[in-house]
Amino acid sequence: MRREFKKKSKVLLIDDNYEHLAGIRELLNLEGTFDVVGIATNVSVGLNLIKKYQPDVVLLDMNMPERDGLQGILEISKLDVDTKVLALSGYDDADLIFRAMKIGAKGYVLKTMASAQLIYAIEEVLNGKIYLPLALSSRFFEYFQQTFREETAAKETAEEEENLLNYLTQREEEVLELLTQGITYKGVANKLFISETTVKTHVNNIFQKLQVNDRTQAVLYAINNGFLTKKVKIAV
Amino acid sequence: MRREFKKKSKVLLIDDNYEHLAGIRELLNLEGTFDVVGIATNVSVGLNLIKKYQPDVVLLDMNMPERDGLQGILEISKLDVDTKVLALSGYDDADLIFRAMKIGAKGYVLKTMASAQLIYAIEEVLNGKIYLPLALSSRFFEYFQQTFREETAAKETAEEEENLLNYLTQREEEVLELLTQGITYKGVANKLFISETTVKTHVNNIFQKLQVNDRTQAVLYAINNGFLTKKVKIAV
DNA sequence: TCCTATATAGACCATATGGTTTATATCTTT
DNA sequence: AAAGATATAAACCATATGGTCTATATAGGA
Repeated sequence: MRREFKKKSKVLLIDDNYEHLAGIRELLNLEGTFDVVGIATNVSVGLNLIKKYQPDVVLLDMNMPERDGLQGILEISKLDVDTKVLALSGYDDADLIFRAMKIGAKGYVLKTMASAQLIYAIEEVLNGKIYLPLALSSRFFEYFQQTFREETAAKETAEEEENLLNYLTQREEEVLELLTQGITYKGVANKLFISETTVKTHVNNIFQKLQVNDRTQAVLYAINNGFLTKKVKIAV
Repeated sequence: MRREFKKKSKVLLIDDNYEHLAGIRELLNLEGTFDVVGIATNVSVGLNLIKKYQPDVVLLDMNMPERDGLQGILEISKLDVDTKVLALSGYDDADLIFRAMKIGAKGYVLKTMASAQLIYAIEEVLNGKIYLPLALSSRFFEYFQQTFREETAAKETAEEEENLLNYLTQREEEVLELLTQGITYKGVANKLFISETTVKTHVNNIFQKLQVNDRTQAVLYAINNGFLTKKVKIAV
């Protein structure tokens, strides 16, 4: 596909280093397929320019003081413009890459990269793709897997150790569920159409089975052991 | 680096399609730098072979009946061998790719890929890298970002609505934290070196501020509003 | 049919919890 | 210096909660 026949893509640059900013602008202008519609040395100004020019892509420096790059990505995505963010950074910090991608950056390039690579990255992003250099991609995945390894391990142990909730009868589960909503004995009795003393009996049995000795602990045990996966609501 | 001088890498294949299995074995044998130490048409057998031969890498088909590929990855990682898993699949299912990588696959290749690519993928994985073809990498990131977009959005709304926890004083927070561990007033008093009545005063103030009327509801409010991000432990 | 698990419910009692009010002592801020 | 927020603590009281024991009805399994 020959670029000459296409409308130039609008690019906006945000970087607190003016030298760098000017350098990239020069590079992109020379390339000829891009139209640098604006440059900014901080996120606030950048946001205004984005609103004004609605660029196709923003090259956003990650390592800026005050309102930093990550925050910038979030705020750009909050603007309802169809602008893609390509993160720029001096360092291949795995955590930073991970977080940037997590909140929606379409790519991440290092400032040390060759200009041709940068051009390529911008084009990929413009074409709706994600661009991560191989090296960064590796770091990303390492970090990604590490993050989830812990999670998986925790889940494993949780699943392996005996879940005392399994010993509860159906009725006891109903009672416990109401307890996890902060309802009083009298309230439970009303809801289940049984007497308060019956509720107490059930509750005592629950305590026995869960090996706890008050409702708070029972509720905590229930929550920690997947009794309710959905968010627990407080009954008012 | 010339491969001829290195020890051949041990490879193991698991795929329920025997034709395919044989094909890959042939390919790898021809290549000459790999030693296919075993093949299996199901995960159970594969696991035993892995224990026996401790291969450097396992090519694991994702689309198998019964014990499927994902489960296979998990079980291989549970064996404490230093075997890397390269996932094989007929489809570029974003969800499947995401999950496979999440639980520790070192790479993901499509069965339709050229043999040279497969060889390259195996070598990359053997060198401790992650290998994802560009196309799959894109799908992965799309899925990844989508997954977190929802999460971020949910967090945003949660943060925007007023969090009554912010009104608590430091001391009240300490007390509440102990309450969320199912500790009694007397216990809290002991831990904080204050009298039980003081604890009661704090607790009452907490109730006022959180607009609840008993400890269970206070604890539930705390948990639901990010008072403790880490897993809440029950003090026994 | 007998036994066991389950759901129901009462009595009795000790203690924990929650509501309210009042009172100091600090410390910070105006 | 005065005002406000915070941490401390006591007195008093009503009620909720938890512990233990006993008892009945019913359903399902051995």
